[in-house]
This record gives sequence, structure tokens and C-alpha cells, in this order.
Amino acid sequence: MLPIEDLQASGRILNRGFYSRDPSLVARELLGKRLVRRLGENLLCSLIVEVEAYYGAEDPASRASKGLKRFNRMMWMEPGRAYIYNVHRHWMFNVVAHEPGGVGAILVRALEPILGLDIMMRNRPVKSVRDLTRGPGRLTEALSICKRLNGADLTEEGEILIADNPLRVDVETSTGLELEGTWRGSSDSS
DNA sequence: CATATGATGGACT
DNA sequence: GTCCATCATATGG
Repeated sequence: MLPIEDLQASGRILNRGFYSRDPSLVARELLGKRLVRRLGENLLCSLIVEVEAYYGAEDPASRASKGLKRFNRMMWMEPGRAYIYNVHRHWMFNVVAHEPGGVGAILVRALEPILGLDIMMRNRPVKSVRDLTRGPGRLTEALSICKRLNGADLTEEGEILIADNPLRVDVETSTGLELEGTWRGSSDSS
């Protein structure tokens, strides 16, 4: 099992400063990081492999584009917290990220499962492991993430956190703000 | 109450 | 890959 104590001891949990920067910069550096979910005694670990950055008024696709509302208020809140909302019948997991006084969030679109595959498969029975955590609505189901975790602090030990990853990651940029990472594996770590 | 939504799964070509 | 039914939540009238 993955001892959560190790994450703390090595100081690897990403701190508030990491998230207090331009959203697209945070998005890029989020790729390859470890998303750790604690479910009782079980620990689920996965790598973030696809993300999307959202800004404020200047970003038409952003939920924050039309100003501060109840449903998007998390995007103005403290960076490093979870912002979770529903689309159709799926939960979207975002990380609040913006410069001081700003607004923004990063949508996590895909994960690569590392530990706790059995639990994930139980949460989300699927034929192919490929479909387990590929897609924003799929990964939240596999990790049992829902509105209850909205506002959760990802910078300290709790039900969910994001930690660094010593392995290197290749980054590809697509249409503007979408980023995709490929985990190159231990042979390419530096 | 009507409508919109940053999606998914399955069927299909 | 495309098309389409699905049906949870939030918002606005």
C-alpha cells in the first residue's frame, strides 16, 4: 500500500503557492502529478494525464465568464481547493487556481490509475481498464468524487490531495488551453 | 416550471 | 471516428 505518511514526510503535497499562479501554467505543471484519494482504509493513487484551464470573464468557455454566481463562486476562492460541479449526471473535478485576486480553475479530464485499481473497478465496473478514468465524468465515478468534496483543501492530508511525482512527464498542447501528458515511465525519469 | 449544461455509453459507419 | 438518448443538477422566469 502507499503510505500517506510518505507523502507528508517527503514534503510532496503541492502547496498553496503552486496553485496561486496563472491557470494555464498550473495546468501544465499539474500533468503527471499524483492525485491521491482516501476512502476509509483504502488509498487510491493515479496520475493526472489530461487537464483544461479555465479563466474568468475573458474566457467564454469558463463557467466564470458571466460573473460571480452561486454555482461558480469556488473559482474565486482560495487556490488549491476542489471545485466540483455537475454536468448531466456526472461530477466534474476541478482545482481552483489563479493569481492573487484572480479567478480560475483547472478541470481534470483524465487520469492514469496507479494504485487501488480494484476499488476503482468496484466504484465503476467497466470492461476495459482504458475506460476506467479516461474522461472527466468517468474519473470522478472511479474515485468516488462528488459534490460533498466541493471546497476540499487539496494542500493538506484529507480525503483527497495532490502530490508531486518524481517522474518526468511529456506535455502536449492542443487547442489553446487543453493539455495532455504522457507518462514516460521510470526509464525516462531523471 | 422550463431550459441549459465543459458528458457518457451504446449503436453505428 | 459520428450520432443520439440519457436524465442530475442549477438557474431563471
